[in-house]
Amino acid sequence: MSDSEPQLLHLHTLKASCASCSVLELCLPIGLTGVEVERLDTLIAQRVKVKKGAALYRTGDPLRSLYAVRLGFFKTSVLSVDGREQVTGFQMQGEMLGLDAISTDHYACNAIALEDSEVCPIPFSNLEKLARDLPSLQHNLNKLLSQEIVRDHDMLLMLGNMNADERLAGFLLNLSQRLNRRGYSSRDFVLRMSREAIGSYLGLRLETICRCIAHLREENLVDLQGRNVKILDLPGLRQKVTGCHRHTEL
Amino acid sequence: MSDSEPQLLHLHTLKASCASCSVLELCLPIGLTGVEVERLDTLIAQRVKVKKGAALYRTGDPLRSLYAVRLGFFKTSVLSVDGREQVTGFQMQGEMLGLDAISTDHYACNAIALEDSEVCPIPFSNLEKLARDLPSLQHNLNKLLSQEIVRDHDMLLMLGNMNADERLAGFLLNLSQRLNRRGYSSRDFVLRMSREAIGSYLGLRLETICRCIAHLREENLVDLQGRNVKILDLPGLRQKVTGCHRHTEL
DNA sequence: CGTGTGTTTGATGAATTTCAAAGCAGGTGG
DNA sequence: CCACCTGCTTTGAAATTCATCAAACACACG
Repeated sequence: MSDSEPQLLHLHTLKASCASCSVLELCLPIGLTGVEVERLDTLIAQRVKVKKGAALYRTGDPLRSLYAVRLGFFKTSVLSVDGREQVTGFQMQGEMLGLDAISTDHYACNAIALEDSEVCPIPFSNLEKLARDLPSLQHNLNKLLSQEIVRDHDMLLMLGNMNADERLAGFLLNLSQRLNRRGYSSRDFVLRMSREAIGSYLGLRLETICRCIAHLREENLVDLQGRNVKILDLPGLRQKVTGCHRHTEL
Repeated sequence: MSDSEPQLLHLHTLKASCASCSVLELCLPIGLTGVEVERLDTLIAQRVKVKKGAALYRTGDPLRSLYAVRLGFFKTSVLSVDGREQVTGFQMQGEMLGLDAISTDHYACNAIALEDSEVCPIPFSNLEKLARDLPSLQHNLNKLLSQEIVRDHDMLLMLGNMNADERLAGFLLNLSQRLNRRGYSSRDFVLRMSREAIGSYLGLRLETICRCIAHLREENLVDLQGRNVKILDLPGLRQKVTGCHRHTEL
């Protein structure tokens, strides 16, 4: 609760050094001492670049770090034994990768960069050690994990109950909202993923995605040329997804 | 690492007092002192009965406790704003409920007892406090949360990539394996949920579930009468679900 | 022994996949 | 600078899967 001057300075320095990192955002609301902030700082000092198309990690790799996306865009996917791919998420600036690895100490999915990207590795054992001394950090890690569960349940609702048009509308709204939260336009943005990746994420074929895009275009809800998205009618788009759950992540 | 006699005794007493609680199982592998075990004991001393059809908690209720299922069977579900229901999971003896509430301090789903059941409430704030002093407890809580994420990703693969027959086969195998792990027969068990609940879980209609059951019956893979299941050909059933992911939870 | 809830099966129709072919864009090398 | 190539996208037509509607059935419970 006590927010002395020097501490705030530290926090801002820190924020500048790793803008929009999830971990940081989660730590900001709580009172940390200068020393604590410095310890946290050592955790996330590094940067790693990942080229477009390259894997940050693959299923089965041993867990070393969680990753906060600093720049760029990732997709995560699981593979079935017979080769079918399910995209489980897209991660943008300020979002976290690797949480599913904690369960077995091995990553349970593939994380692929969709464009040239940059991440902050957060060595997990250090994070756990630090979290022992910083209860608020631990609490926020718990929250982060729990949020991921809620997000996944929303996706289950999507795949289990919504038709193709509703899924695509929900997907676009979700992207729009997340971009907005990070200071980007919520009405005008670029898709970083292929139709096929969107389809896999939404449990549909790429051709179906194309057709649904055509529908949204015909209804003048979005202007979608290639990967450039302009949302023309946000309320109209929302209305297409009444099916979508608590206003949490949509 | 040091497992002195008295400590083991404590652990066994504890285990008897709350057989098959997830939390406990997660704590067993690690070295706890007698005092620590006692503190843990105070957390999970209570029992709460939940009648068939009753809600353990509902979406929006403030998070007080996580719950370990001691006896019985639950389903969790989320509701879309326009009333569509998605079952997000079935929880049996020894499994945990409420993890999704950590993210907002409010439960994000409804937990309904499918038969007369009994749970151990684990007051969350106490758990977090205790976890500060017991790093291994904290680690295991992290793992528990991460496991749930992995499970959800497997479900996404199911809903996104598998046809109706494969989904049902996967569902039965999953139940079979979880029952087996808890000492019950993996070949002969009773479904605690309706066809409709199975359908909602698998993203299908109840009629489709009925038809898929008929298919499995025709192929002599299972003998399924009403809610009584006898698995006749486990390898054959497995083969139906090649699509299913890492052998983790299936 | 009726009543209600849950299950099964059939017939029909709608939504999505599959297969196929053409169009478009960006990048490379002649 | 243009031609070509490759990968991604779009659109059409046919096939398939699943949902919907409807009716009969089974079972448990009061």
